[in-house]
Amino acid sequence: MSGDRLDYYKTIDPTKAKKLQQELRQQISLEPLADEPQFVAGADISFNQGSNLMHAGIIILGLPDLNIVARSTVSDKTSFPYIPGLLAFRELPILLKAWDQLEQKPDVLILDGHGIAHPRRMGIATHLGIEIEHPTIGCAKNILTGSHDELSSQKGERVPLIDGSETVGMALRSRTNVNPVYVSPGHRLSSDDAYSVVMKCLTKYKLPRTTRLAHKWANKLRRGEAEEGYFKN
DNA sequence: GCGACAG
DNA sequence: ATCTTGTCGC
Repeated sequence: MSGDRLDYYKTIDPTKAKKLQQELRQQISLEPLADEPQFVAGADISFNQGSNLMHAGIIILGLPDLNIVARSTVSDKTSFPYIPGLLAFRELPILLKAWDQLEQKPDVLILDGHGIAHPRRMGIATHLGIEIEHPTIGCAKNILTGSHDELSSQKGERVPLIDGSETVGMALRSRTNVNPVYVSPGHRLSSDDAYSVVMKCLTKYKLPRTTRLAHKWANKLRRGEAEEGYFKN
């Protein structure tokens, strides 16, 4: 990612942002994964309310053991406000910094937010996937757009998330008797790939281990309990 | 016009 | 997203 590209994100406004989403959506690929993923990563952001100082964490885990392989943490200011549908413009710059810092890239990256389950099919997972040209998955705790039928309460159950006439993802019961998470392909993988990869990252909690660990380190950084940088295990 | 609305 | 203690239920 060039510095010019990052500068562009810092000067863009909501109107231009939506136009860019309409342009970039032409590049979305939902082709199935070619190989079985060996390394999965999770990314998350943490910040204090009212502050524009963001803290990002990306954690790479090995499959199928989910052991920690590496970690990247970065703190930086954001210049874009939180606007539903335009989350990527607020968090992409810092996530790109954290991504570039990784010495080895994972096969798939899971984001806290949506993939194509977005009004213009350009959620943060899809947008980031296109920027880094890597497979990504959106795993959100709440719906942005679309609806779905009732879902069985057992872990592993799923129902399509429908927006208009399109299936944009799924509601997934990631843990028995707990509200579902919303999974959608971001880029360079299919909806079934997204399901299988997220399932592999589930342990005893609602959120995948990737997201949980990324959240943990982003928070440690925010509280000054962790150092910024790249760490290999 | 009204309500909904990832993090 | 973040601020926070106890408490109900599988």
